[in-house]
Amino acid sequence: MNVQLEDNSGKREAVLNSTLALIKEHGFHGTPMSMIAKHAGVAAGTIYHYFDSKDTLIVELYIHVKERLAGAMLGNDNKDLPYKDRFFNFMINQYNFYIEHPDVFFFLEQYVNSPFAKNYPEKDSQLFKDKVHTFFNYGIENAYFRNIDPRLLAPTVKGTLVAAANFQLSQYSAFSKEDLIEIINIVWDGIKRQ
Amino acid sequence: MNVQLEDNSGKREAVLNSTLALIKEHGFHGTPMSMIAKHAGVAAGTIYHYFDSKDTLIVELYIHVKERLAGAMLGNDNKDLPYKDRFFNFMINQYNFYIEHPDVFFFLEQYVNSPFAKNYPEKDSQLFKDKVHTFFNYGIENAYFRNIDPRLLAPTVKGTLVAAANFQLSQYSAFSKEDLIEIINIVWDGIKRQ
DNA sequence: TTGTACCGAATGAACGTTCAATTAGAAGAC
DNA sequence: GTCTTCTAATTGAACGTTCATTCGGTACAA
Repeated sequence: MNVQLEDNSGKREAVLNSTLALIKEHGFHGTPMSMIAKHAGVAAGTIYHYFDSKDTLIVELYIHVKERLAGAMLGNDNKDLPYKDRFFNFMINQYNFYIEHPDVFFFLEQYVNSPFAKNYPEKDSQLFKDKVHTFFNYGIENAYFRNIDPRLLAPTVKGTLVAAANFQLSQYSAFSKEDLIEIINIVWDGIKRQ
Repeated sequence: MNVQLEDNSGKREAVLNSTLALIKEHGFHGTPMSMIAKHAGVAAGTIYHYFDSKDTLIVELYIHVKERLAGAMLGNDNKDLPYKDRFFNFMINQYNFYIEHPDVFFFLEQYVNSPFAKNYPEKDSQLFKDKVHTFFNYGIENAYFRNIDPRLLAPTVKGTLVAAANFQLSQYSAFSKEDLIEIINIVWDGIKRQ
C-alpha cells in the first residue's frame, strides 16, 4: 500500500498507463479491470495490491495526470519575462501537452464531467492548484486582467484552449503555430484590461 | 417503435425526463434501467417498447435536448437587430437555458465527452446544426468576426459559456445580469474584428 | 381477433472484488 | 557463503452482485 516502495517493478505505473490508454478508447465503464490487467501485463488481483478499488484507481490516475499537466504548463515559467509572454507560454505549453498526450486530454475531459469529480471533490492535485493559482493571482494583482471574478478566469481561459485542442485532436486538420497564437490572442484580447 | 404515435400516454416523455434527471445525479452508469423505470413510474420492459436499448435511449435523449437547446438559443432571434445584439441574445439565451435546466447542462457535458459521441457521431440534431451554423455564418460572411477557422468559432464561444454556466451551477455564488454581460463581452472582445 | 401498450419476474452475461496458494527476495543466524 | 525465516508481490480461478434485456402473459382498443 505504500506507493514509494514499489516502483521498482513498475507495475503500478503500468496499470496507470494502461488505464489511461484504455479509458481514452473505451471510456470509464467500457474498461473493465480485467481489460486493464491484460493490457498492463498483470493479474487482475495485482491491481488490488496497489489500489483499493476501481474508483480509487481512477481518482489516483486523475491526480497523477494533473501533476504532469502542472509540470508541463509552468515548468519553464520565467518570472523575468513580461507577463503577457508568460501567459502565452502557459497557454502554448498546455496546448502542446494536450496534443502530445491525447490520452490525458480525453481522460481529463471525461473525468471533470463525471460523477467522480462530484463524489471526490477534495481529491485533486494540490501542486496543480498552487501553481495555477499563483500564476493567475499575479496577473490579477498586477492588473493585467479585466476586473472579473478571479475564479472565473481560469475556467474561461481553459474553455477556449480545450475547444482548440479538441478541434485539433478530433478533426484531422492541423493547426499551425500561427493559428494557435491567433487563438491565444482571442483569449488574451478578451481577458486583458482594455 | 414509431415515436409519433405513442405520445398520448406520455410514457415515452416520462422515460426521457427521468433519464435526464437521474443521469445528472448519478451519471450514465450509475443509472440502471430499473432505476429509470421506477422513477418514470413504468415497468422496466416498457422502456424497451419505446427504445431499442439503453444506448439508443441515451442517444435519442441527446438529440431531444439539443433540439430544445436550439429552440431556446435562437427562438427569439431577430434579424433586424444589429448583429452584436443578436450575438448577445444568443449567448444570454443559451446561458439562461443552462441555468434553468441544470439537468440538461450536466447531461450534455457528460455526453459530449463520452464514448457515445464518438460511437454515434452521426447522431445529432440536424435542426441544431442548421440554426447555429446559419447564425455564425452570417457573422463570418459579414465580417463581424476575426479571421479564424469558422469551425473553431462555435467551440471557442461555447467553451467560455460552459465555463460560466458551470461556475454558477457548481458554486453557489450567483451571477448578476451585469456579470453575465461582462463575460459575454470577454468573448465578443476576443472574437470580433478588432 | 388482432395488434398495441404494458407489466415484472426470470435470465444470463459481465464485472468488481476476494482469497487461497505460489513465488521472490530481503534480513538474519550461524 | 549457505540456510532459514518472514514479508511483500503476484497469480487467476471463483464468488456474488448488478444490470441490461427478454419473454410470457394481461388488458384494452380497434
